[in-house]
Amino acid sequence: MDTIRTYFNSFITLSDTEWSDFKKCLSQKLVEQKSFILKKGEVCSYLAFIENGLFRFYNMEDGEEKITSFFFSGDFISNYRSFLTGLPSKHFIESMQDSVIYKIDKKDLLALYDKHQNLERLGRLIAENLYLNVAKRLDSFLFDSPKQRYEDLVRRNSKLLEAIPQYMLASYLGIKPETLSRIRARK
Amino acid sequence: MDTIRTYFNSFITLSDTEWSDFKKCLSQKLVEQKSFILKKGEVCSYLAFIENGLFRFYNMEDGEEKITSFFFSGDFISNYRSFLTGLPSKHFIESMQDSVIYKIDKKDLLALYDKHQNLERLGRLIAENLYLNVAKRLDSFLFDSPKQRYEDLVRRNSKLLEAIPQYMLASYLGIKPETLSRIRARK
DNA sequence: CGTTCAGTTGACTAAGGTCAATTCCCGTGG
DNA sequence: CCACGGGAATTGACCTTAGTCAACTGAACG
Repeated sequence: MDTIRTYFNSFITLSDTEWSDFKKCLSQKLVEQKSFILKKGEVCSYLAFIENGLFRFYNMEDGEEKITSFFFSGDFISNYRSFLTGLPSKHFIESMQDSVIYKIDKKDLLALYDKHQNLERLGRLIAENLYLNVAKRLDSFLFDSPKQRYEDLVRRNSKLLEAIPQYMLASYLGIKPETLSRIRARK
Repeated sequence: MDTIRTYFNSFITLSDTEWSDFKKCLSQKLVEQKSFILKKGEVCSYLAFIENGLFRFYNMEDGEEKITSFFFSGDFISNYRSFLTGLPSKHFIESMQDSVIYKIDKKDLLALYDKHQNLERLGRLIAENLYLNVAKRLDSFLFDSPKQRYEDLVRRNSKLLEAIPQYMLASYLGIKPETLSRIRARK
């Protein structure tokens, strides 16, 4: 759980009371490999923090998986859109390894927001941070070719390269496995 | 200014004190057509609310404009990334018509966050909302072809079609003017 | 050993990009 | 009122790159 507090500290310092109130709302879940913590059609009523593990966030259309993102130890994971809007998820969240997460329920979180302004602020900072992440990824699609996106990945995020099979990486980059294979060949 | 309060009310109800404190920090600006309210390299130190007008948010590479988004009356406008991170903007924000905006400075906004939890919450809700917008646009690039993106635009956002010249729309859709022209022809 | 499935390779197709020529539209000045 | 100029939009010919489909390779595992 200390991982979470450390992570929070990168945004804002919580008092012991604030942290302990927060901690009370967390529940630990052990997640087996290849199990779903959210399925298409369900409403995502929680945020989760990954203590340990690896997840992928994808949707399924005509039998084809399209991966929107991966989540690692130390990340927040949720279908944030479904969480915020209350609409059913169009995506699946699936563990790729045995994992440990801490979940906090939306209604508990909202209550914490009411109770502590500092946690409200934390919520804002996290939302802002998520905004920055998506905006960055959008940019990579607006401005870069698949080739550039791959090279960028190689340059900065070797974590993905090691942990993720190539056909999933291709999906994440928005291309077909064959194309990624060719991109790798011609360099 | 009532437009702003109305907009805020769609998120949260502000008390008269909260609103009046907020209002004090707003400054009105008249913006002539084709002028910049933010240039590449500058740090965006404000949020602006468009009372009246039309803006485009784009960057310039090898003499080619790439438009990330348009902003209309009733929208918030800012380089939110630069605003949040304090890093220099890679984008320009340019008015496409004579416009009226209300600006609030970052330091004033942060002070308001400190003073009123309700405004802190408003900040969170707005950040969440911006997240939803970008996430949606990212999805359109992940899952749809340029053709589908255009048809989608036709279906739901006729505002853009009327107000924006086609070559800018093409840029917004991530394609060349010629391609958009052809997409329109073959239907 | 075979089975399985990720990854590669090859031949071909489809779709968007490039470049250049042409047409359309609209405002301005003679 | 018409002629002209200039930028937007269209069209055509050709290029580049990703997608498709199918065959093949190679490593993991029983």
